[in-house]
Amino acid sequence: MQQTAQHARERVHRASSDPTRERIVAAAIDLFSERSFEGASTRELAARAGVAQPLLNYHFRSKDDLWRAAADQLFAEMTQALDTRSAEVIADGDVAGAKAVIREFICFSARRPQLHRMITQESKADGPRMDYLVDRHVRPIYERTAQLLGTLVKAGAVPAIPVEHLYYIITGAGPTMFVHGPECRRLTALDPTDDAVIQAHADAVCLLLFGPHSAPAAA
Amino acid sequence: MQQTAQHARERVHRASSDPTRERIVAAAIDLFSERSFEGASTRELAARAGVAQPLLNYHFRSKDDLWRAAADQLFAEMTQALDTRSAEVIADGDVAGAKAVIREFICFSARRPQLHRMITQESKADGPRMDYLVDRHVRPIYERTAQLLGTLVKAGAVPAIPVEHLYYIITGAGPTMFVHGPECRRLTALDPTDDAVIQAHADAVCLLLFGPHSAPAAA
DNA sequence: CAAGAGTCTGATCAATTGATAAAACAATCT
DNA sequence: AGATTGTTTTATCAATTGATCAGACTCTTG
Repeated sequence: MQQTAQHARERVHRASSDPTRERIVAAAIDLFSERSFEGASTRELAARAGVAQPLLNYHFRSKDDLWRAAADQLFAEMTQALDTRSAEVIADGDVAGAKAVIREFICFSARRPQLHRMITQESKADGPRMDYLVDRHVRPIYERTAQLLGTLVKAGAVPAIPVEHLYYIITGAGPTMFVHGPECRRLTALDPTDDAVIQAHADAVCLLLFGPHSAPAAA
Repeated sequence: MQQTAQHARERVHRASSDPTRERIVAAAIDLFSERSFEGASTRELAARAGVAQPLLNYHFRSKDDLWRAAADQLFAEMTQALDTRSAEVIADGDVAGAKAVIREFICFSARRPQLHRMITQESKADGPRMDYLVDRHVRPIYERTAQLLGTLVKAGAVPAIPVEHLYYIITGAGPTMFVHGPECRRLTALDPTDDAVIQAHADAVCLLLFGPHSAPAAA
């Protein structure tokens, strides 16, 4: 069982850099988020990564396994972008810090709309992939976010809205423009990858949430 | 060319009620919005409609054609739900009326999350189906919505945010909870199909947009 | 009843899908 | 150089895909 041993390897030292494997995951992130799981064929995946199709099954047990690796990678990136800050913010109820976290969330969604694209694709109906997303990634994020939003409401920093609604308002209002990037480009004169547009969107969401109190661009 | 003649028929008298055809379109709306275009096989489509698979190609030229019929149906429903009101509201700058239109938009998104699910699926990357959606349905809606939002900003009814951003904030904040219905059910204790929850969400979005001015539940 | 148009199904098509097997290639160690 | 281990490719598999065709069924009309 040579294959099995290699798949074991794949799971053992994740940290070790494997450029080919990383190129495949990068291609998977793009294609899965654009075309959905079923819409992305392993052949096109491989072509975009510049490798032969069976190589996917060498580095990953199955197409599902590759999808999970792509999801893991995206959530790891978001965690890295938000975690250090948000953890301490929740602890001491720092409103300005919380605002910065929300801004960073919006900016991340603009930089990596693939994350929300993949979430959206699987959150519409129950299924094994939604199980994986919710149990492994989304629920912990939701719980901490709800806690953060609760402190903001209690502090009067944002209007008195139940945290469940606030959560879906923010995760909807923030990323949608960037998730629908190609559509936005056709409908409007704005370029959703332009940093000025991204900042303007973060300003807009924060203005609605926090009111016209502090400076639009927080550190 | 018997088939051709029948497909012509299909395009001629749309208004005429064809129960079988309608059942197929209804199944297509559900399955396409849940599983995406590629993820919905014609066999499962037919099974959900309770017919044999080749019947789809009898009533519709192709799978693409069926998809377009499903999209048309969804947009027709939304147009019917919003049009009468929104047209006159834009005309005379009726702020309370505009608020009611936005509330109705949110309620419609809760009743028929399939519409936004289909839009989201195709708006992530350019393609023939996005062409159809944008050119035929989304652009006209966007233009009128942008106009409506412009009057609201000018009247000072909502914060001074560029209409492009307002558009994506509203179309994100409003429907996302319902588009992600199954996920929401798992993350929270709320049932996104419960009318009280829907109204609470509309209240929340309107509170953020219009402030705590008028009564939460407008007519 | 017979004829015929319209509706629907079973059988089947070529093409594509994810996955596997076997072999070629590459790199390291002796 | 020869052997071994790890990586990648070519060839191929069974299964599923969307679509087509010929025939069966249903209904109205003559």
